[in-house]
Amino acid sequence: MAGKHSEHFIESWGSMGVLWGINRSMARIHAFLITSEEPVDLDRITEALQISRGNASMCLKELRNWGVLQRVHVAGDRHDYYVAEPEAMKMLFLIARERKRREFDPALHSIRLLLTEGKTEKHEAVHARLTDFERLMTTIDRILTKCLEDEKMTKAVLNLLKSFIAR
Amino acid sequence: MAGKHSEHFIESWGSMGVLWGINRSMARIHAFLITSEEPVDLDRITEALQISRGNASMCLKELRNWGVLQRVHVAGDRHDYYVAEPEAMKMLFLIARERKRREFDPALHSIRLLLTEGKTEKHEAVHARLTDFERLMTTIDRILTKCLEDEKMTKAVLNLLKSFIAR
DNA sequence: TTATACTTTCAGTATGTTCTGAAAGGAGCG
DNA sequence: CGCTCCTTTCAGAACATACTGAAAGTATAA
Repeated sequence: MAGKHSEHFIESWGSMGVLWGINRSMARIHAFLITSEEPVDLDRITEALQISRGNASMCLKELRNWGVLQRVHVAGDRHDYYVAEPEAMKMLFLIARERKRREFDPALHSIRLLLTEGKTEKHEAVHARLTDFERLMTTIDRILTKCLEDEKMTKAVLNLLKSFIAR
Repeated sequence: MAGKHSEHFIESWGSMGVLWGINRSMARIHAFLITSEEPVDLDRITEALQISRGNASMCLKELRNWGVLQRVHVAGDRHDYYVAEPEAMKMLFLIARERKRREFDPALHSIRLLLTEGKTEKHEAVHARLTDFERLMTTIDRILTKCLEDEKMTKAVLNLLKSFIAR
């Protein structure tokens, strides 16, 4: 079993996962891997977190989809092993990019769809408002796309903003 | 009933709401108000969206908590009326600030808690990783806090980033 | 090819969230 | 004060999501 204080982190990180749009088990597994010194396998995860093997399997798959952990193979060993992305910067970069993909992009798409399809039905003021909204979201989209182009660019942007807020 | 194409927007905005951590009805009400020319009352919302009065009431309360809509009083009329924040910039600013409060801040808090309480239990490499993570999140927190200080600052940052990505 | 070891899928169950509509609460009018 | 109108609260129902553990699938070793 993980140390007592890691346990607290795992549980609270787990509770927070639902705020971030992932389920509790996924977040707990993620926290467990963040606080593990070495790669862990499925058995270890089910033992430590007291969840079923099926649940662990589905969650690991989804976390890999998010890109925040990797599967590692050990020669001569049939178990799959998992490690969390070790670099803090890389991890947040991956999370940010995935969240943009899942949350921001669909919202922008929806606005655009409305503006191209439904334009004849709208009161002028409403149409203007949606147009403003679309323009602003397009600007933000371009900024985010550039910022999240790669990790190097993300670092550059953080440095720029650090300088900016220090003045 | 809202126009056919507004209906589509309302429904798809509603579906997306769950990606953003709000429930479908809240998102549908929000979309309905965004696409309404004038303030609407509870009856109008329940009619247009075919939801119960209780549901509408709870959702409106929560949307006001988010700050994306206001209650308006009309003299001589007992109904409460609701309007969405009309300015696109203001709306996104309010959403961003609230999401930071609900999602980012608790995550940072949890990391800090772990680092102050549990430090004796950790393998050095894990401790270093969590420290890096905390530092990076603190940097981002400072940037976000400044960026979201007020709408004027948010605009300034967007302009800065626009210039930055154009080069 | 078969057996074994490991992971993934699946159907059913458990849990959590959302919604309903009746009841309660609050405010204004007469 | 009582009535009416409007909103909010509440307990229960409906719905959606998460999880279980057996079954199925996959890969490796013999």
